Amino acid sequence: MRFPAISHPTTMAPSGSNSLIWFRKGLRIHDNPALEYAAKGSTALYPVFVIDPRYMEPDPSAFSPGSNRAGLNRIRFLLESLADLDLNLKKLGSRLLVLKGEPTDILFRCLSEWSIKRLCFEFDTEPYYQSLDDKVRKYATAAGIEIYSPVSHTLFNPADIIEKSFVKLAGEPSWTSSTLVSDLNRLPSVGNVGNCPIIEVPSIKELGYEDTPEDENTPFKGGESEGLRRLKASMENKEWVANFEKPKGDPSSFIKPATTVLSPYLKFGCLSSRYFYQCIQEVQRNCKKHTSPPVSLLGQLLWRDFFYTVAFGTPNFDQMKDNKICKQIPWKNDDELLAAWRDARTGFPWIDSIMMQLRKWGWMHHLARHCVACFLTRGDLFVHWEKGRDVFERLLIDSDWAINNANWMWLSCSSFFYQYNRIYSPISFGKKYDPNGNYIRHFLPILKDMPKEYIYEPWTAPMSIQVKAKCIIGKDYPKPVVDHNLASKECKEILYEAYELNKRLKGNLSGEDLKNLRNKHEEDKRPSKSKRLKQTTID
DNA sequence: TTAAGGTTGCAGTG
DNA sequence: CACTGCAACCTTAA
Repeated sequence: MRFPAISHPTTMAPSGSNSLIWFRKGLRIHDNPALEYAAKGSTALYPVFVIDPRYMEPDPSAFSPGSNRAGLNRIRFLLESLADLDLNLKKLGSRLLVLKGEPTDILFRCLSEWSIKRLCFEFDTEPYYQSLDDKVRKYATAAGIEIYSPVSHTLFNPADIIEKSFVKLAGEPSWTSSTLVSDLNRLPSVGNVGNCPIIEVPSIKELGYEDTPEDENTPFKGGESEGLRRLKASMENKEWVANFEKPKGDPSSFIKPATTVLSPYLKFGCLSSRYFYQCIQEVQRNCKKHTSPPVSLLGQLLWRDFFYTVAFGTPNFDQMKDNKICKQIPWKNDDELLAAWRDARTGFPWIDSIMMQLRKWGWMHHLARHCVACFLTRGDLFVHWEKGRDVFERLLIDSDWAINNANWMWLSCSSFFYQYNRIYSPISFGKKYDPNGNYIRHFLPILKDMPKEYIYEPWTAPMSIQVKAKCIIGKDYPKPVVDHNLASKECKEILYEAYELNKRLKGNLSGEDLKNLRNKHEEDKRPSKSKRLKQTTID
């Protein structure tokens, strides 16, 4: 792997020159080193965001409204974030220049037309940006443009951490509070934009999407202002911040979510993770006792950095094949089961209501995510984690390449976590938090009149009850796609075999090995079937 | 070779 | 709610 050096400016751009800040993530004013450096000593500052059709153009063939890559909720969140960024830039005497098209085409044209001498953009570890930024660096170097690309999305620089291999000993981040204090009172004005086709931040409709009713959209509004407001609100409850313990917290709580819901703001960089870190530290300093990493709130930010670091240092992190840290497991290729899970019709109300919350809100509590991820993969359906990852990546407003892939490997027992016998029950897990099933009633209104005795297992309700609840199982709401006890038992068996083979072959399993493993398991099941046949013959 | 530790299991008990 | 028994994985350190 490569460790692209963070380009520290060696020469100051001559004063009186033009700078361009290219926003991708990092959609904020506060704690934005790229923006601050771009503003320093420039006559004109061009703040640019490029709308890449690949990410933003409507794709009618997708399974949910949105583009090829993103569901409508996340696209809307991004547009809101851009509108807020524009507003905040205007307060500083600047504005956001939005352009549409292939990012490098647009960028190169702007650099040339505006005689840019200094280009600033936040360093990004994702493969997509790694290759994009390579091209940009080459172009800029050839054109004699100074580049400044600081690490500011994460607490630590992933490349540093990998080189020094001291993830656990990372200690305190190297920046101090003073480096974060922004004294941006005013930005250089935007220069002449010439013939470049600048547009305003578009609306959903202007991008070619149908407007959807307010109550079907995510309740979380995008943007730095909203992110900072949310942060402030969370930090006000000092007791709660200090005693935060990740494994605890109620996944069925939706009127007032049991976590901060700052993840989407961190994902787009509307909120600085480093600023968040300092706010938590500040609260803890003033509290007698507090929880500690890995379970504390601070610990959550460290996990985020950990996943960014592993993702950056692991080739093919987003797939099973050729991924050194990923166990090779003969997942099923069953599109029907996948679709049932994706479309919230597994017949398990706890699972389906979580998938409905994903559709409508683009956000669920982390334990709810665990339940549906476990169910799709190692717990029940044995569908490939990459398939579930794709659905999450599309629909989550906080979907983050490194974190999403890491968690899918975690939950499918492919990496990080391996206790495959610990399976979340699609029936009892939710029940212990929400015995009345209020969460299910809200997100699956078809079940709203089902008595609480049956709401987690409606297929067990007597027909008279189903009629009274106006919900016939198999007609109004599906029968369960699998028998959880049987399915989870089979999952455990095949995982046992897969782990054995991974151990024996030291992880070097071929496609053939995986196929054999699948077949072997099918054969193992067959004797019991023939036994059953024999028994019936004897009978 | 063994022991301990691991952010988030379940079912049963008091 | 806190505890236990259950079954039992991997990784790391000794």
